[in-house]
Amino acid sequence: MRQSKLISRKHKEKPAEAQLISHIYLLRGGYMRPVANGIYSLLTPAKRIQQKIEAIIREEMNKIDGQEVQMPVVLPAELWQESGRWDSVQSELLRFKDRSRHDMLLAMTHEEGVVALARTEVTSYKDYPFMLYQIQTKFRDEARSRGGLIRVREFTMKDAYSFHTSMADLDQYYDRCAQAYHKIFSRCGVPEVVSIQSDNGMMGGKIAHEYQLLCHDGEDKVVVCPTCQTYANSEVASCSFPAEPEPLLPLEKIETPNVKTIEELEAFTKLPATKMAKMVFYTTTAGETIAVLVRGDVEVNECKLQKLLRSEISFATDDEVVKTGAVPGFACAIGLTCRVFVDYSVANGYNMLCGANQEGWHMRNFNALRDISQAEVVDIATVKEGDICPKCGKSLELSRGIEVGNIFKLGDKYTRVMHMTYTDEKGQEQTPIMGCYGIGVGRLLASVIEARHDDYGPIWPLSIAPWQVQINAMGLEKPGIRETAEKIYAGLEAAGIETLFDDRGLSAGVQFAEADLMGIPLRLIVAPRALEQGMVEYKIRGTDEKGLVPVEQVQTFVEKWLAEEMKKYI
RNA sequence: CGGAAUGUAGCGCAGUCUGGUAGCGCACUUGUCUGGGGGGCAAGUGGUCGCGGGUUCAAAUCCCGCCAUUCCGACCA
Repeated sequence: MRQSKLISRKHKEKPAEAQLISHIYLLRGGYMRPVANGIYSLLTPAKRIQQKIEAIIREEMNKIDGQEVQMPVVLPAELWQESGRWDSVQSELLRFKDRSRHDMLLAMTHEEGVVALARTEVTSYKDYPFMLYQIQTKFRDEARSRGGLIRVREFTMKDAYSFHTSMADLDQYYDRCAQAYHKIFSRCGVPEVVSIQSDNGMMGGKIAHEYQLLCHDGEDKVVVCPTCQTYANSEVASCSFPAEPEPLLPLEKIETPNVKTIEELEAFTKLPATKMAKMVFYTTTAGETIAVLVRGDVEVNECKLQKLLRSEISFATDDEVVKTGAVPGFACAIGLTCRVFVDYSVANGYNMLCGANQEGWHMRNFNALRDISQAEVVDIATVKEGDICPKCGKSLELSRGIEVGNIFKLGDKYTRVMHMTYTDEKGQEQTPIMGCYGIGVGRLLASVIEARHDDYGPIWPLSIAPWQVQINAMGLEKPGIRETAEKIYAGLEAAGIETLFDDRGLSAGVQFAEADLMGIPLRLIVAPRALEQGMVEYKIRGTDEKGLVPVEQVQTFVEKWLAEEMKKYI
């Protein structure tokens, strides 16, 4: 492609609205243009990258027996009413009516769509297992899109759905898919993407993993164990709370005038927060007030708690707290009329300090399991930096990540309610179980920039670069320059090598700056000084590697270099 | 949905406090000199100042309402 014909305006200055590096370079490099909040048009360079990512995904999905299909973006409400998500998903689902006042939706995911398709196509156990996938536009009316392509409302997604006759078969396929995912990210030039244990949100099912690119500007919090190399989303991460055993001492009231918070208690009693039990009260959407007991230095993980209660929660008001029999500020779990959840951080502790349910008083030597009859011991702690890994006992670290893909074991959540069945060997009707597997294509594209860039622009891995080679000609009107550049360009194009030829005759500075924004791996520079010796200069983007190649050997050099470089991404 | 900020040419911004006929840099067009990291000179093009209403002889500027965008938070397969 000739750059003189490329519609892709470059900008010197950082656009005011962009903060993330990928967002900045995508706009500055003329990869995309904003159309509305969280909605973008992609220009040719980004579209080419996206197509390459899609091709890699397609290959790997096909290798694990995936069958590519295409379902509609617009679905009738009935399908989502069948699954129950028409009501359970809120404003994130964009709904509208067609001309005959029929309720419709823009699909944000396709469990319903694929079950509707598969249940009429597949009725015998002989067809199992199978996997259907598509690469297609999704729309999610996000409350807050941000970060360019990292979090958008309209985006391209690969979504895959597998169907099985047994859990064991799903387990096996799930692992196969996990392997394919690692291959995809590795081939796209981000092998460091890690698989982590995750929350399953509105998807249902039990087991779920996210594929996270760990990076400073990620929006998800990830708990990392550097020792045993395990990762978990902070929404579900656990840690252990070992404590030295102590003889259980009798409860003892102590006077603590006006001492309410953990900090005040630490100052007053000279005890560390790890020896205190903290009570927090929440109210569910059904109006039930519950008490939660965590160690003084631990924060309640509300995500875990909501999952446990199967309800959204909010902090209880003082009135609601009083109704349970507790005294705000001096609450004690003993003798409350509500459910009491005790986190392991407290359950594993000995002789802790807690409230006395009396204004101005606390109690020593509280032992949750001994002292509370209705205690429900659960894991509801938020992991923080330095907490203990439950697997290996070493310190955990906190990191940030971008979720570029995810996989779920859905079980029969959708197949059951949507009455998908097959006939087994014995002629019995059975309900299949499902797995689903997503990759955000645009988000992956942006994530590669987050992981592969320098101060001048993206450094595209050859496997997904918009073009493989860039030709820059210095002083186009100087003797031999245009002819040589044109000849090299024609040769590369004829060999099927994707080449971006800067034929605009601009100054070196402009050409190099814009070439850096395009991030093409191999750059050929045709310039007078080298050409006098019959040489063309080459430069590898993102490295210091450069050198001279005789003009007549350029074609061979490029072909060899590309073949060698491409080995990194197979 | 809460909190904050912003909206003036394709991009980045000044002008608003103190009302008086729209500015700068980049980009773009033409010419010319340059030619290895966003180059110089000269001449140009492009804006109903987010939208609507009000105050005033006069509004980008003051007042009211709306809309949009961004940031922080809530939320999020």
